Amino acid sequence: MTLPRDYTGLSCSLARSLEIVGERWTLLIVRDAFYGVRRFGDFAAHLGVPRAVLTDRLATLTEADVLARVPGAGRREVYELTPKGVTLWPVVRALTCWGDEHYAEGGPRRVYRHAADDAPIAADGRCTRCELPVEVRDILVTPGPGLGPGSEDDDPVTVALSRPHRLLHPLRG
Amino acid sequence: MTLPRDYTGLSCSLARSLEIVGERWTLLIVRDAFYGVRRFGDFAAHLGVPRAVLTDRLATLTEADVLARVPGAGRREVYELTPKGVTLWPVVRALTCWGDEHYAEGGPRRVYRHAADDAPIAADGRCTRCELPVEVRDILVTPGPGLGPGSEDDDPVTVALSRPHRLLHPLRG
DNA sequence: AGATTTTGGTTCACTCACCGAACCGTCACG
DNA sequence: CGTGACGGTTCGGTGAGTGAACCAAAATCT
Repeated sequence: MTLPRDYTGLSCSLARSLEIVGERWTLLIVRDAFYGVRRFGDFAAHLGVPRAVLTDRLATLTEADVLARVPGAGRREVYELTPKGVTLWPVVRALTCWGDEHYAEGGPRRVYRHAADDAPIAADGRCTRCELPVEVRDILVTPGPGLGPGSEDDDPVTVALSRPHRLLHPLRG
Repeated sequence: MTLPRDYTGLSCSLARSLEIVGERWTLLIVRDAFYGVRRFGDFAAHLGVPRAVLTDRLATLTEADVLARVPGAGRREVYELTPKGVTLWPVVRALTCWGDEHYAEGGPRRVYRHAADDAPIAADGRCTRCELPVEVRDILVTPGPGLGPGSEDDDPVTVALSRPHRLLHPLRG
């Protein structure tokens, strides 16, 4: 995507952001990384993204210092969010909230809670009970009312996310 | 963009949002709408987007009830954000902030201020002085330190935005 | 250790979206 | 009544996304 490589506002921050996370599939990949997905196959299975595209996106994100390839358990390399990548959470959060607000018929599919007191987190990122902004690592993803019953042939990621799970914590070794 | 029309998580809110605002150019168009751009030619000139693509995006956004075609001054039709479209502000804001944070060398190009007290607005959308969340209509776009000097051949939109301007307020009749 | 399966990609042909330039009818204005 | 601005549409060329097949290295099993 050569989007704004020649865009007039070279210094336009929105365009700069979109150069990196504005391509097809990219933000879904980043969201999965927040959910704890770290392996190539898990991204592919959970998102249904063509493997060639996934290869390209992971390379772009790694290049941009949003993800990093690090040795995982069993000496296999895995992809992990960098500190810079973690600062993308408000973006993922804002888009998800907008979708929930306007397109979630039976309520949101996932509800985010403050791990410390289990209270849901508001759209602005503050805990509804203690009213403090919640750190990304202290956010719990929990199944919401809009999440249907899991079926037998769900991929491992979907299965793992049917139970509460802490953001950024690896879904599997 | 057929992104997640067949996406497994039909009810995934992030994917639903990206179906609408995830296409190339779309969010830049929406941002310009917040800035008060309302005419076809102004979007085209300011963004440099191919006119055929612009036609397609405006139709998609209108279809999705993010923009609306309304009669403007001089009985010419113009595009305006709907209430649903206005709720996209946190998305635009989050992406812009991320870009500012990581790619704005000389500081942000635009600074958002609370019209009531002229104090800058923090990343979470609250005024740094009164600490209250600021309504979109009460946000002032002002030139920031990263904004270079305007040149003669700037398009009307760029020129108009070189002075403080209230969000959603039409840039021209 | 050797065989087998899983994993993390690559390759390839195909289609479709994007690009940029030219073109065109309508509306506003002198 | 002519002229230019405006809001699109049309069209050929190109690059990106798609899905299936293929492949080598790593992990697992016997």
